[in-house]
Amino acid sequence: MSENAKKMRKAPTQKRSRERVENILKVACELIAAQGSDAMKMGELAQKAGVSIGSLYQYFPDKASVIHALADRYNDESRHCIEDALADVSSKDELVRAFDQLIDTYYELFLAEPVICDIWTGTQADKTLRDMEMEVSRANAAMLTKAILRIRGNDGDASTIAARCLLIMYSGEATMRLAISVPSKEGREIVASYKRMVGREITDMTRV
Amino acid sequence: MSENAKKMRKAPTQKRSRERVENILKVACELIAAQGSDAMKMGELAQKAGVSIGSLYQYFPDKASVIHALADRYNDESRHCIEDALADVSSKDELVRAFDQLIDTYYELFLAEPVICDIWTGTQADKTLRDMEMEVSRANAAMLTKAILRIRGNDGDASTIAARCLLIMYSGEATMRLAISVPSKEGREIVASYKRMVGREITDMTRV
DNA sequence: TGGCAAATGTGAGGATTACTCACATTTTGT
DNA sequence: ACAAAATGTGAGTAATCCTCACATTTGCCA
Repeated sequence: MSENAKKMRKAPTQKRSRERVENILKVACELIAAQGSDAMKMGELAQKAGVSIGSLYQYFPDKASVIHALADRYNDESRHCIEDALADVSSKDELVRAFDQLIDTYYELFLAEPVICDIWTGTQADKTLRDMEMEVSRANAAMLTKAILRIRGNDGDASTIAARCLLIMYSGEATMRLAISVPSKEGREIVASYKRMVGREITDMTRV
Repeated sequence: MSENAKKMRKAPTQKRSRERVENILKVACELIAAQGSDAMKMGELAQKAGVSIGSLYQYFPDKASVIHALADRYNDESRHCIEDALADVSSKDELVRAFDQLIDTYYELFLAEPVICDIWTGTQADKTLRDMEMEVSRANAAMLTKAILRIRGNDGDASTIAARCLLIMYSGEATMRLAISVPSKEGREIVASYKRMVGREITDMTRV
């Protein structure tokens, strides 16, 4: 997951350079939080991180890869979050409750982290990032599919359930984007509405 | 809707210039369909449209405005589509059926028009376009809200229903994006799943 | 019809910014 | 201590959006 080959131009072997990479990402985070990833200039990032532009490009082949690296971290984080939440649910009610909890956590996370918002809201939307969002949705959907099939005792059309779970996860991302970009009162209504809709869908899918 | 002040640098008064604008948009459409809006270069657009770069910028203040103008057309089209579909539904069943029909139409439209896909999939995603998508979702949600309140005899919490309708519309856009970027078999499952979820939500909202 | 002002057209060039590369410096292994 | 490998540097390149000073065309009126 981390230290992805395409993401890094050269794997830094020395300690100092690894610290530099960390620092670059930290500063990138601050810059994106302050002004959005589109407004983040590579020159500025290098300067604020106390690194020459050449060094920056030694670690990151292009601007997208910096954002990609940040997104990767949040993805890993959220994946583990979901994994933990769905790992050992064994009934419909447990699953619905776990999912509700998950949505709340996600919502808080998005509200608290302007960087995630910016990245996923797409200020700097390139194909790489969209593919990434799709991957994340698929991975999350796979976990949900597994949980549902487990509850159903592995009975049912797996591909149909997978498609329905993919929609749940992908539209979940959209719901978060929507909820954080409207007044918080409306945002909470939207999140609640999403939870109801998904709750019914899960109920429907777990019924044999 | 058209001839928006921010969109056009100068309102073309002469016939020739209006034809030129039409032609520019036609060529822009072709270029975006062929290679994506990100890869569409303003110089290329000018040349292929048989227009100097200066003229191009006389009509469109920047590149985003060209894409904006195209998006505007499709938005108007889809708005009318929804308006017509929801105009005189007067029962829950009628509404659900009308909505189902609408989704199918939308899905076909997206499948048939690579330009819409590209624009809404966000190859060239800028804030303007996102704001626009939000506006469209809000407008569509308002129509759905109106239909539901009509069916309920104007009884119920309008703001809650509005939020739920907004989620339906906004996640509908996401569903379309998802459905067109996966194999068509899976895409149809996803569309069907969305219809079921929305159907249940509408049923729930129309119940007094 | 001739002539002038307003509208429209033009493309070389300015400005920004992601990214490269030839060379300098630091670290590592022996 | 020395060479080789790793890492650092920033002036310069390339791509592309957009401007502006000037040229051409159109509409209008005597």
